[in-house]
Amino acid sequence: MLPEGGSFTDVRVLDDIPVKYVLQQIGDRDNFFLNVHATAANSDEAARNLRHHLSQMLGLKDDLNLFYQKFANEDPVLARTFNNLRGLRLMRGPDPFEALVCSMLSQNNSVRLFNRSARLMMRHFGRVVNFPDGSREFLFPRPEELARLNPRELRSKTSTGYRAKPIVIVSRMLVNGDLNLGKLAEDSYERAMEVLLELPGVGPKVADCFLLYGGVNLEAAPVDVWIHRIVSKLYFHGGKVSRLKTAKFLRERFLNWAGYAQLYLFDYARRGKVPRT
DNA sequence: TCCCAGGGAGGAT
DNA sequence: ATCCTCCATGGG
Repeated sequence: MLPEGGSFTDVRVLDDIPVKYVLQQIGDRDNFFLNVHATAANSDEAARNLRHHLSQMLGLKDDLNLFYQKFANEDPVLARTFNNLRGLRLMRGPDPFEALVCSMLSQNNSVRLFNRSARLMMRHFGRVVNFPDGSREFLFPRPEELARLNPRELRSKTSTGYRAKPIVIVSRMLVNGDLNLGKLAEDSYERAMEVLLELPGVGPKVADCFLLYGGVNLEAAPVDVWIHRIVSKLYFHGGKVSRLKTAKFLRERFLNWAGYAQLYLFDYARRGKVPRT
């Protein structure tokens, strides 16, 4: 579910074939389809790759009806958000490394600013790909491309502040083989957390963001100021609960749906209004 | 000028 | 365990 009239555009190399696409929702929430306009050299194979990629990224195989049924009675508080958000899916980041870097950029930062930093990273350090229609696009940098940077160069060119150094360090760990993001998907939530918390610039919130938006683990429930507020209010009568306890509460209560519960409660909190029942 | 933004690290209590 | 303060950067 995209915002009214909104669209999503991305450039990506899938199975060695560069693809540029625009994703657009036609119709309203209750009755819509997705229009995908793609540009690539090998269109047949690219279309196959893109279909698989989008299915994964948009969480098309998440069984939303199961989610709604399970908590309709089990958690009336959460269920109140269903009416307004029915159909909303958790959109995963398109790539694990990109998800990790963007999560690191997000700490104590605004969405607007860290998106800007990510774009600057692409412009300055990402590989360029050319398309049949003559257009040129920048990819998000790979670990190798950030690992060889002086952190101060990354900082000055992308406005990443004190987040630059940890990002370079983590990139180097990936290149050296001291860190393997793919392996984390096979670990339990707790084990993956242990590994991630060892990384510089990665705390509980950033780690949860990576696990969830990186498509690694749906048990992760990132607790920011908004989630902290709304969970304290709805489940603890406004009492004092730490962020760590809040995250643990969400995991234990919603299990493999904790990420989804977070998504729905986040929207509830930010819109600051009670959906009609 | 001050405060905040989808926090983390290091230290003191 | 919980509570401080500082950390770059840009927008309000």
